[in-house]
Amino acid sequence: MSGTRRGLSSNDIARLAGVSQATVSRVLSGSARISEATRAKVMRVVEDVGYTPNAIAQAMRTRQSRTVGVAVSRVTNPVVLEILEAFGARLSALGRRMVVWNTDSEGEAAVIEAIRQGTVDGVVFTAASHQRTAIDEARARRLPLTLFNRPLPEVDCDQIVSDNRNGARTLARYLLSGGRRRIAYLSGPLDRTTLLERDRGFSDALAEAEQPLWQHCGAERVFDQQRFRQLAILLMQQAERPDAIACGNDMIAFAVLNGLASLGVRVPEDVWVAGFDGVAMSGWDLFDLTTMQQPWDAMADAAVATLIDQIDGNDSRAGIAQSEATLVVRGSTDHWHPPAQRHDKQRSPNGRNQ
Amino acid sequence: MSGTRRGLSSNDIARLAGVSQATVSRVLSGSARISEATRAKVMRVVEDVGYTPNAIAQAMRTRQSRTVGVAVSRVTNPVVLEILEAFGARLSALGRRMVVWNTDSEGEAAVIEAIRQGTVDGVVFTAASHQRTAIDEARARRLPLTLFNRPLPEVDCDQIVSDNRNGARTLARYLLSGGRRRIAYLSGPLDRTTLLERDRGFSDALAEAEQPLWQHCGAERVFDQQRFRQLAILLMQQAERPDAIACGNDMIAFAVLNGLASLGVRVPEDVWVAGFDGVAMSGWDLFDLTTMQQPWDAMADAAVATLIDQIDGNDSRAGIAQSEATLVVRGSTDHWHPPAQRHDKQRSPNGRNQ
DNA sequence: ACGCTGTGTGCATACGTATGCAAAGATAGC
DNA sequence: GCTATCTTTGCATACGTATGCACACAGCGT
Repeated sequence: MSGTRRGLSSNDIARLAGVSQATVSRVLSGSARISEATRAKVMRVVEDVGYTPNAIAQAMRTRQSRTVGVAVSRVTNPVVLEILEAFGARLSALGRRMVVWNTDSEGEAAVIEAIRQGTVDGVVFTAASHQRTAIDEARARRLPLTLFNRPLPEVDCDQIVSDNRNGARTLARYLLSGGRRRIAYLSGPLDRTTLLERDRGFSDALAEAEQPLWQHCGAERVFDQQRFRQLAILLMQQAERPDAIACGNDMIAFAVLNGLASLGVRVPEDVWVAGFDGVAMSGWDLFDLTTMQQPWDAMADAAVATLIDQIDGNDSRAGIAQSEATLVVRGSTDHWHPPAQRHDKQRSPNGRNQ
Repeated sequence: MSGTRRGLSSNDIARLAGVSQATVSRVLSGSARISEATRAKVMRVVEDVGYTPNAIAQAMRTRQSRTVGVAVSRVTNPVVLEILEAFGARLSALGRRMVVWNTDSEGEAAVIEAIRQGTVDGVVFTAASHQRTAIDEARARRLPLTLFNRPLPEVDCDQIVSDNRNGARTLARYLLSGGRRRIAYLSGPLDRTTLLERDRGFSDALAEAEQPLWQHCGAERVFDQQRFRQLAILLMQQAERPDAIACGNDMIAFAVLNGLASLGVRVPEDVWVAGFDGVAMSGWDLFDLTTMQQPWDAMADAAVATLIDQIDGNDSRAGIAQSEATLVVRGSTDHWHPPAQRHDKQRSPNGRNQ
């Protein structure tokens, strides 16, 4: 019923233009020495019939799929959005396709399968839990590989990350300078190197100020919005409440803000809240979240550049490229203290919660 | 430097197992009649060397890429997340790959190119603006095609949509029954059939109640968060304020809530707010948004089923399948009125804003 | 006229798989 | 024991493209 869905091939074009298939191929790749006359003749036919080379056959012949895979964890984490949007735009501009693996729902199997099937020329692993078998598979096949926002020092490959430890140090110092003394730190499972580094940096700064961490809790199991919301509620129901809650990332901070809202706890009057990542939503009035802003665009640029370089065989390894996150102070913390750093893209005239 | 990244082929397996390449292929496809002895012999070698068939070559031979494309608009719209997550999981379970096109940043070109290049077996177009040339291209190539959440009656293809007109009618009746009389309706560009239908349904219900629409405004250009936030602020700065703001979708409603928060306007005491779509975030305490919940999972099931049927040549066309959205009442409207429908998955003990 | 260089084109092949067809072996019917 | 049927396997080929190699031909110097 569906008719023969067969497209035209370069052979058809060759016949129509009265040249050989090889000539058609050369005209379209634009590389070889072709006379202007035949080039025009071929292009004319190509335009007329609307021919486009079959990408599958090209991939077969060149052994390059012109596709890169990006493995992400929970797609519902807005930081993943920032990453995907940045990568998609850049790869598309370079004429590459992008496939996305949701390692949260599909596991590593899909990634490993794709690597072995040869459907991707390279892979990017973004913030996620271990995934070591998939990484090892890529290494074993010598497949270009970049870690993004997720250092793994023991793996020898390009890593585009931010200095999470130092960033967390900056954040902790800011909270201390704002007079916070009962600081709770809320984070996720520490098999995520990103969160682990942030924990360390945070502890560094507190130790350096000879200030104990008031409370440290984390959801050991999964990255679970409801769980963090509940933890925030428990924190505030104690006899002695914290005066600041620092979070391992913005998503956790959102959950905390939700929990506080359900209790009627005011931010920042009753407690300060701070996140880490700088996702777009953190600037919304309802969150107005102080956070460590990562330079997503610059990081994506670097990651795509180094990955494509590897794919194309230019041996310009990036190694471990560390960028710095910058503190963005918003209404979820009392922002009078460091006057130079006030950042209000969306001006909110009467501050938070009026 | 990078060594020869050549994997093993079915020829290698055949040689190692002492059979022909054809036999290896038949064993792995599992279909043909192969004796148990040779099957075991081949599988043994396959396991030992860790062989996986080259998907590119398979695609070349079978003329099936086992990949479907999904065109989405702004990736930052959370509804897109719901859709991508639902599609990804289902396609992965069926052993299909998924590529995502962000038509907002890449335009239609990438979609058309992929269709012509033969890298996808079928396409799904989700909520977005027109994209007619891409749709026409797919039709011309007889490529399986499904419209998702986005009716286009003049196009003859499967369409999985919800009854937006009726849903909006339900929402309007609810607001009226709650005593709202000065209702503003805030929507986006009406070249999106989804929003157009919702506008119509909303008008239907008001006309039927002989109640005029207080105010109707929309951003004509783009889908712009900042713009809707500003519109909400302007609405509330008028001499006579609306007592309810209904929004064309949840994303607009979030922008409105942000604008109201920046003014210190209370919800629902000063004004009710309602959305449409039922994205996961609408249940967060800070939004607590009354909305029309679309049955995303069921819709994704239907879309994937009909698309795969088309790809596999089973002529079970779904036609235009319309599902119903259900009203979910939350704290952004005064929820005492329709007692049966209170929906509180996340119990918020003291209600909104304490 | 001959050789030589350079330019433009065609011929042939390989990439890795799936599959139609034929053939070899096994089993059964007479 | 001979033919007929069934099962299992191999041979050969095609999918659409890119590219090494050879070849034709023009231009030019001798």
